[in-house]
Amino acid sequence: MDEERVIALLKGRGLKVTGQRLLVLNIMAAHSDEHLTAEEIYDLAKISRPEIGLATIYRTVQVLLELHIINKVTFDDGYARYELTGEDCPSGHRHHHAICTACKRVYSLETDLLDKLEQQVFRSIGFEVTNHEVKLYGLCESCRKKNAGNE
Amino acid sequence: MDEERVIALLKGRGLKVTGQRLLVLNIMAAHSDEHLTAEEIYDLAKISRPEIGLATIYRTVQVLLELHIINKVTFDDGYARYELTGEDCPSGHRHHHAICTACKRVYSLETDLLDKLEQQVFRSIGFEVTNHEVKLYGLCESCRKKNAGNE
DNA sequence: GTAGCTGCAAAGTTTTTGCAGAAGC
DNA sequence: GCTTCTGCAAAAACTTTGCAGCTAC
Repeated sequence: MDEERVIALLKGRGLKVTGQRLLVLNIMAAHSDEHLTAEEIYDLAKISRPEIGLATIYRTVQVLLELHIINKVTFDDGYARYELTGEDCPSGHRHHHAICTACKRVYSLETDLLDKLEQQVFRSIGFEVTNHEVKLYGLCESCRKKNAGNE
Repeated sequence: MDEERVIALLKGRGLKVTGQRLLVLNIMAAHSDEHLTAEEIYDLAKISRPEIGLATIYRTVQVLLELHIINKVTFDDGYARYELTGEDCPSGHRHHHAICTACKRVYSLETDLLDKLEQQVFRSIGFEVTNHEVKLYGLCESCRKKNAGNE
């Protein structure tokens, strides 16, 4: 994982490289397929550093957000969630999620088919898109199969 | 506005048609171009019914959500927002928002260019999309013009 | 050594819940 | 008349802030 880049970003802003910040970063890298809440990061952090405080998680997440190392997403369940910004898109572009309405699992998608939509939006209302987030709600494969059997 | 349909939906579920519920509904219809928070609905409701409580707004919104009359959206600013489900799309399909990162205004979009994306998602991971929400972040026309002048 | 960071606890926000009285059907 | 709803206040849930001590540089 790209720890060097993060260290450089922190130092470049006069911020300090602390064990807590690297820990949060490593936790997020180790769970890059999930979308962790602050509480979940906290629980994972406590495993290797039991004295850590939840406030530190919130403050660390704030810093990482400002450095555009992570992104904030919400799935309307009352929790703010965080995920690493994709390596190959420095601007943080390209965020797609498929949310199963049955099992609540979240799948991350990589495709980027929104260029057309963005062009059309620019032409129609003069809005210049710099980033986007797409949430698809529906049924994942396993829930669909389960449903087919039951009802 | 389609008050009849809502009354029918309420009665069909054994729920009561109260002045407060109709008031919230009418407020949302009168502000269908905005994305009101519970607090904003509350303030508008107090104009015609000063004794109303904020808890009633939250409970009413919950009911309207369950009846799929309104939708919940979040723009990651700590507030849950609500909007009427489009008349012409009973499933609540088609939710696009363009959020200006400068002035924080939210523009609603009507286009639906996600069919291709949805088909691809189904083919690749077997996820069947029933609804979607798109957030485009960027600069709206007026902020873009302001920026061009300043910096 | 100085600035910035951390942990704890306390406070702030948004949303939910409990309960007695009121209203719908 | 019975059930559901409302308003108020208290509580819960998530996040932020204040402060004294600690750590990075």
